[in-house]
Amino acid sequence: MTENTTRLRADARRNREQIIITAREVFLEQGIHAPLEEIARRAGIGIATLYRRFPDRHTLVQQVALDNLTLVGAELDRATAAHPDAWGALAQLIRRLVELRLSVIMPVLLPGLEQDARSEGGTLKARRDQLFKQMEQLTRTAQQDGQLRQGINPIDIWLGVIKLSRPLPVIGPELNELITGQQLELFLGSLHATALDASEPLRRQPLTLDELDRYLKMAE
Amino acid sequence: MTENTTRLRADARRNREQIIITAREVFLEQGIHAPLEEIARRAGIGIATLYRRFPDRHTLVQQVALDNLTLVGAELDRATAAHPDAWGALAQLIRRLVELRLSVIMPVLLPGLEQDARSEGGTLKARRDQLFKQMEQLTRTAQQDGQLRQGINPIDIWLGVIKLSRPLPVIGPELNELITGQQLELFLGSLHATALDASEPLRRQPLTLDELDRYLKMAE
DNA sequence: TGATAAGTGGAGGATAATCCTTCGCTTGCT
DNA sequence: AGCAAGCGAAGGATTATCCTCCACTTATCA
Repeated sequence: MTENTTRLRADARRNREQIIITAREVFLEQGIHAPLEEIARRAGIGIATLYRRFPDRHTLVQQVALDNLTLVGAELDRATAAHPDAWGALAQLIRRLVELRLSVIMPVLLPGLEQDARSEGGTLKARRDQLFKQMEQLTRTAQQDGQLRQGINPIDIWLGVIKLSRPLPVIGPELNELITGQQLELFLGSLHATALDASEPLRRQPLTLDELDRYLKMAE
Repeated sequence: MTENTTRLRADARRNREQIIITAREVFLEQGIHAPLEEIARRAGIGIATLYRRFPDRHTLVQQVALDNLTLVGAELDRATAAHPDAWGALAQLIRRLVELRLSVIMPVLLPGLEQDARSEGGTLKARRDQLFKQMEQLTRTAQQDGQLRQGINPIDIWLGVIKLSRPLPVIGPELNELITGQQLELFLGSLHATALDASEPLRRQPLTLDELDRYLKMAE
């Protein structure tokens, strides 16, 4: 697949990229059975192009998963490079994963993960497990430093990130953005062992009912 | 509607109840556009019965919302009765809401809330607002007691509970149960102002990758 | 710049999901 | 026991989704 990919014409490669990005979003919102036509529409390309690039749903799902693994790996490297302390790295990683909507759900939770879906980096499962090991290292260190709460492991973090990232239906993107930010901070606080700043208020002004209703109205 | 309801034959009333309970679950999982036939099937009744009781989707959604408001209100009363301290009451309430999957999403986030959907307790919106006031009282007191973190209000809690309760697709009920319990504890910890127990480990044994995969296999 | 192969999008038939009604049978209620 | 109320399954109508075909467009490279 890879050698094919590099041989793609420039516009085709752009389209392929856009499909994967959009598919990630849509899969996060609706699950992996979301209509492919919606993905095509939201990606701004024709349905035929999607089918040409990804002959069936399973292929698309797998490619999105591979893409996710790559991106998560890159973010992990970035975070560790930027922060000498494990907790700092972990916190940055979590923030980024939520921010980028890198729904880890695909690679982590994909049924039939054992099936061959290989690219440069090996099978899906092998890469996932490797990523897990890296994160385990990170969490263990953060715990030894007394920064990360005991009893937390990468899976807890992944699943937490998924639930955080997953937008609620009906309420529209703005409100989702807003509450996700708040909940992200709460989540980080709950992971931290020594909850230093828990007694100080959160930065964001709490929503009032009227504001809530305004957002809901917007979303209709 | 109420007087009609009480006149229903006993089996019909049971069915109606069961439809609402099932609809709450399904709406929580899939959103309010979930197929009505699935609700009927999972409730163990015929599709015709559902349509007879609830002529269209909107009616069903509204009735579920009303039912939710009633139950949430009852849980709120129970929690305050059982706990003299506001934080204790709040914590019990949150636990119960998650446990019962009382997706507050319906009454809180329902678009078109202003439309008349009345029952004994008044319009949907009026009852929601009243519930909000009660919870606001509770949160304020808990904050004055130095127990609840500043900057949290009922909406934050409702939305947090919704995200907690909402099951992840694909992964099956057992795993969802498991991680929801863990995340609930984290959430409660993050709400607490003085994070007393944050340095002690969580009770549950963290998942390993192999266990995760076993659960995923089960769910397929 | 122009030839050409690669790529594109939309129309549309096939299939499947969902809606919602009709109707003959069943079951609580008195 | 009788009967009105309730029931569910079948199925026609409608809509959503899948997926292919083909006439048009565009990047690429000489």
